[in-house]
This record gives sequence, C-alpha cells and structure tokens, in this order.
Amino acid sequence: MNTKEKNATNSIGDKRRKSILKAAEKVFAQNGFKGGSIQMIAKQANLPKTNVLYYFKSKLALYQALVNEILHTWNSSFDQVTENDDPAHSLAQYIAEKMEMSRKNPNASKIFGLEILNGAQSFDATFKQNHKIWFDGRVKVINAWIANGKLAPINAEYLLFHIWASTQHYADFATQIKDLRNKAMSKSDYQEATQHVIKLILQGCGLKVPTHFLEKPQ
Amino acid sequence: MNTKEKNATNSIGDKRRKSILKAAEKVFAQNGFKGGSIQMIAKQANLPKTNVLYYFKSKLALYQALVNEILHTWNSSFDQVTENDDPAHSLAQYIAEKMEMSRKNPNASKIFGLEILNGAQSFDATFKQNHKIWFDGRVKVINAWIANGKLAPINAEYLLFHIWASTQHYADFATQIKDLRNKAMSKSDYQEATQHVIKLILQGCGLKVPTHFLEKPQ
DNA sequence: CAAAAACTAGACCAATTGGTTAGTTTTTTG
DNA sequence: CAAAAAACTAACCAATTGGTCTAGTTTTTG
Repeated sequence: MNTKEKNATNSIGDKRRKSILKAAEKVFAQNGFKGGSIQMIAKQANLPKTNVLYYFKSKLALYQALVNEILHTWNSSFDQVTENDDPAHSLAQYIAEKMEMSRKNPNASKIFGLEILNGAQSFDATFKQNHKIWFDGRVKVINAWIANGKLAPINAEYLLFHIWASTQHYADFATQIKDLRNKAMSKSDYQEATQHVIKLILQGCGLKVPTHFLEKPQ
Repeated sequence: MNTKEKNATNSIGDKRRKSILKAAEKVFAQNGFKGGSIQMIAKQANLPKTNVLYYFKSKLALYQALVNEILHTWNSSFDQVTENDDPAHSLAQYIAEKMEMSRKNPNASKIFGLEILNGAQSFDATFKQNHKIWFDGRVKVINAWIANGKLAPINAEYLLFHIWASTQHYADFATQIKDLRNKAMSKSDYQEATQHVIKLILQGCGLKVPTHFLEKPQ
C-alpha cells in the first residue's frame, strides 16, 4: 500500500531518500529544474524511475524537498551577530563561512543560484518571509555599527549583496574559474581566495582585517 | 523553398529574426535552454512555431545564435587598457560599464550566467580561447601595475573574479534584490549601487576613488 | 510465523517536446 | 504583370516527459 508517509527513523527508506536527494542535487544543479528528468535522477541513484516516484510523489515534490533541505543549511554564525559584536571579525567570519559553503556544497549553491536567477519560484512563502526578516535584522545591525562609529557609512543592503555575490561566485562560476586558471580550485586555492575576498571587502569598508584572518581563514 | 540562408539586409526576414531572438532571450533567461520551448518563444514573438523553425533550423541553432549575439556585446573599454593607464580610473570605468550592462541587459546577463553555471557547454571553442587570451592579457596589465607600484599587491585573477561577481550579481539576482528591498532597482538606485561597488572594490585594493566616480558613475 | 507495512519494478498512458513535410501566401523583381 | 523567390503555416510524427496502475518481493513487527 502506498501510504507515502514514512517516518524519518525508517532506515532503508531513509537511506534511499537521501541517495535520491543527493542524485537530484547533482542532476538539478547541472540541468535546472525543467532540464533535469526523473529518469536522469533515477539513473544517477541506480534505481528504477518508479522507485524515485515512490519516495517523492512528483518531480516538483522532490525538487521542493531538495530546496528545503538546502535552505536549512543556509545558516551561519552571522545570524547571531549583534551590534555589540566587532564588525571586522563578524563580517570576516561570515565571508569565510560563505566561501566554505561554496567549496563544500557547490551543487547546493548552484541550485540556490539557479532558483533565484529564474525568479525563486520554488521558494515557499515562509522562507521568503523569514529571509526578509533575517535581511532586515542584519541591515539593522550594520546600521547600528555605523551609528556607533564602528563602521564607516555605507549602504548596508549593498554591502550584503556584495558579500553574497563575491562568495557565491566561486560555486556558480566554478567552470569559468577553472577554465581561466587552467585548474580547478584546490582547498588551498580556496583559502587564498577567501583571504582575498575578506581583505577586499573589509578594506573596502574601511575596516582593518583581524590578524586571525590574515594567514589562514577559518 | 527553404534556403534558410538570408542576407542581413533583407528587411522582413531580418525584423522577424530579431524579434525571435528577443523573444528567445526572454524565454531562455527565465527557463534555461532545456526549460525553454520553441512553442514558448513563438508565443512570445506572436508567431506560429513553424515560423520560428523557418528562421532557425533548430532550437539549438537558435540558442547558439543568441549566445553568439550576446557574447559580441560583452566587450568593454577595459579591453584596451594598458599598464600605462591609471588603475583606479580604469577599474572604476570597467565596473561602471559592467553595472550598466546588468541594468540594461539583464536577460543577456542571465543567459550568460546560466550558461557558465551549467558548464558553458554552448560556448564555442573559439570564444573560450579568446576569453582566456583576454583574461591572461588583463592579468598581465594588473600585474604590471603592481610591479610599477601603481597598485598594492593583489592576486589579479581573484580581483577580476571579484569584479565580475559583484557586478553580474545585480542582473542574476535581481529577483532577490527586489524582494529584499521591497522594490526593483531604479536607474538612480543603480547609480548608487555602482558608486558603492566602485568604492568597495577600489578601496579594497587600496586605491583612491577618482573624483569623477564619486558623484555620478558614468 | 503470519500479517502488515515498506519497498521494487514492469507495463502503460496522456501530454509535450523538437522537428519534418508539403503546400500556400506574400513579396520582390525582371 | 508574371514568374521567381521569400515568407509563412497547418498537419503530422517519433521521442521523451511526468506520472499511474498493478502486482510482486522484502522487511518489520505483534
């Protein structure tokens, strides 16, 4: 019987579900939602197509489950930062975390990027609201830093966009980066790039890079 | 008879071809290559599907024609910059042009971004080679600036990635930016954003922002 | 161990896709 | 104005798509 309601502790189904999500992440990252087919995902996961549809009632349901999973990992220490924290350290830490996200989860980053690029149609309203709330909160903290003289005047929104852009770029444009450098980004290349991004942005805001981030980020 | 080879001066066919390309740009930007259908493009251009296939022999041919057209507009004044030019002015000008490109051709930027995101499969080898040559040339100029003491030491490659990332972001992530700001970017918003990006990056490299770019970029 | 739940999978279907054929209409031009 | 060239389009097709149905197998559990 197809109840299609399995609890999370079921070991066999849980394994399969995870492997399907992993396969889907790869397929969707390379082909987008419409371009990725259930067949391709099934093949990637070494399963018959029907089996995929047993675990996820439709392609859209699978995709949204995947997107939700990705969004849940989208947190960082910057979420907890307050106006009492040090701007240089907080921003450097945030940048380092974002770069690490691009390095470790390029496919998740790509799906996230693809989603936004074509209109964030699959993000549910709740996420959008929460994201907006998060954004407004972070803007407030940055503005408080400015008000308190801890940070030179700058538009907080553009600063956040700037951070997202320059860190996410390393996942989304990995192909181009690899082609132009003649080699893929290694772990140590990522460390070097992270230092550069931190330095560029912090110095760009008139902040001094904390010594902790001068040698090895994170 | 289907010669399918029309000269560029033919006015009727040329108009149609342009309108099809414009429709295709919109459709592909929103749905990607696999996600966009000839039907959708035809509808967007107010034409029957067969008519689209009359001008472009296949979906792939249409897409590649579009990509080529986009790539031809991808030039900027930075192409001609030499080590004798002023780094601050040259970089600021380049950033301003890239921002203007994002503002005026968001769909082209999105297609470009989508293409790279899933592996630049449709870029022909010639373009890739030329792009690499261009990139290496620009890296050399930047390194010469550093050698001549005009610019503080920095990895030229990461600097270029940084510029691309932060300018292209405004096209690719326009939806997110609009949602978080509660309004789309107006022309004057773009001017403000451009000033911020220029200031962030130039200051990030230890350069002083030329007065010309302090008030109204370009 | 037996019943129930969870899982696997082949056959099948309607809808959409990219693309062809074959012919008609419109425009150009000698 | 007539013939040739260019522009257009309805009808059709094979392939792929997302998804269902049905039935069998394995695993869990009382």
